Amino acid sequence: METLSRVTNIEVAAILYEVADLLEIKGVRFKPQAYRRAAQAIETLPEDIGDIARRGDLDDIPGVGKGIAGKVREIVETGSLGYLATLCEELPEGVQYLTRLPGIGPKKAIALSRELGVRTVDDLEAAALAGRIRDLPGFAEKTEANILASIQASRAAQERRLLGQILPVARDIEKRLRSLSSVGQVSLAGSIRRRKETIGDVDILATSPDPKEVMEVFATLPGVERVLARGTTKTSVVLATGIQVDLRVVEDGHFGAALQYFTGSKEHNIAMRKLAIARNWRLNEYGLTDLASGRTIAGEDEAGVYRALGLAWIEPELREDRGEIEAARAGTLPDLVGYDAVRGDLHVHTRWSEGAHSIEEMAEAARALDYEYIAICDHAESLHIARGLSPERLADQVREIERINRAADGEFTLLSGTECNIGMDGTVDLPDSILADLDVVVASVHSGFKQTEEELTERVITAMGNEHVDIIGHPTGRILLAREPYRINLPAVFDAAATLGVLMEINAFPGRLDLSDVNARSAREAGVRFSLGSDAHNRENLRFMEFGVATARRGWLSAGDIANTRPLSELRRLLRS
DNA sequence: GCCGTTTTCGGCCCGACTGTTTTCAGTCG
Repeated sequence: METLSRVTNIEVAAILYEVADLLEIKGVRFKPQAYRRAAQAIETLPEDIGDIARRGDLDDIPGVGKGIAGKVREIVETGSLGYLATLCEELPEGVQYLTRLPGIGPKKAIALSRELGVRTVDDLEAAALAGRIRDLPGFAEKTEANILASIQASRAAQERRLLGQILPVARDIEKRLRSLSSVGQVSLAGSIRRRKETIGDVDILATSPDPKEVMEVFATLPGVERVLARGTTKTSVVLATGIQVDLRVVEDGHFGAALQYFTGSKEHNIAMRKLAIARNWRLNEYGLTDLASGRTIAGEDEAGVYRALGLAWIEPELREDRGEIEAARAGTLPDLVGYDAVRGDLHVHTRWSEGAHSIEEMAEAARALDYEYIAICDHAESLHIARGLSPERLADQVREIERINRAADGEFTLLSGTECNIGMDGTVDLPDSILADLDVVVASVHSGFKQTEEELTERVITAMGNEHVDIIGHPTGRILLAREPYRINLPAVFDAAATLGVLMEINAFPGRLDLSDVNARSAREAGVRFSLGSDAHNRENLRFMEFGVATARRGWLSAGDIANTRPLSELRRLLRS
């Protein structure tokens, strides 16, 4: 048994990221990128970094060589890193906090700390309000005003927001731009096009023969509160909601290269440019150019850029430099599950427990989405806060579902189900006799998050041992931007799920997306099959399924990996007794 | 500090916008 508290992969990565930031502030070249690359590899690793360190296999991790391996060992053994402390001492105090403000980079931060003794954002605000910044060399009134605005904006805005909150806003702006006669092509770009689970700001790309007019319309859209920068190719605004939106306008002939460039990720683009450099070409937002002849090789459409570099077109959701470029070269990219491939929703609540709508209302909304089936999975009794159903009321609900199915035309089916609670000992809160009569049993952890990793792992595996349990709901319990996942040995859970034929849920609720993209990918590699569930609490929530599909795609999943892309008869074969 | 379809040494992505400059540095994505 572990006696020392274990350092998680995320914590190791956080220390390496901080080293990278400090080295960058110091002006050290190339090392920051090396530390970031290693940090990224470690934070997305399915296996525990401590186990790898004890095995002595750290330098098998891509981006980890001798130097960083030694530092990771130190972090795993002691929980901290002497090198990081040394770096902190070498730099003027507080610079790493100042550089987090937009507009403040290393040079300005060091000057502010050295010359004015500014250590914190509050210090900086006081210095700006006192008019002390404008007298520093390289600074003037405008910079001082911008610093104050930047401090206010950073206090007002949350750092990141949920994909589910931002995507509708972004689509609305996209639609308004599309309606302009002077606009040709329009696309969302950046992390929102890649469907990352959280979004920092919105990137939109458009083509137009008259960029000035487009920028004018964009800068004065309803909801725009502040214009951060305004040029003919790039304009940045902040909406009243605190969301930053960047619009880029390019010529039609550059649209593909620009879309590739602005979609990112940064790491993906760096890898792409390296491929170009190896051929003595240059890749930028205007196209792929032969440096020797100056000839443009590609740029009009995105697929052409990939093709010219010897790659199959890569779906935006995969562009994270997690092996997609190698797979595109080898022709082994996965056939990703489509957004229209889902035939039904396997996690739906109704008014019987904490939902807002009746079973029939949910069924009607599901039919409008062209679903063939949905599983009604209200909570069971022990979840008092969610008005969970007693065995008797659940039996009533099952009869109600049967009645509705009989009255329907057979083209749509309601599946009876439950989202039962996994207790502290791994038992679920409904008797086997009841579970046996249900079509779909989702079992989820809703409490006891503070158990040790061993206890939680054992608890979930015990629940899977119940032959009636079909699906483990939101398997890590995380709430995006709010609650960390509970500590659980996912490789052990995945192995058990693969062996027992239990499906792992990708919960599509925007604040959950659980399993995450990275976890789904390692589960798939362990042989796990998946269930997508919206966890809808009202009929509008059924549309959240889109975000679950996005997460599955980011996790490299195909339709074949997901049970509810199957017709009902095939789905039934994937469910247990 | 890492890494190899030019390689175990010599490279490491690229351009726009702002502000303070008067030819460019700093910052960002």
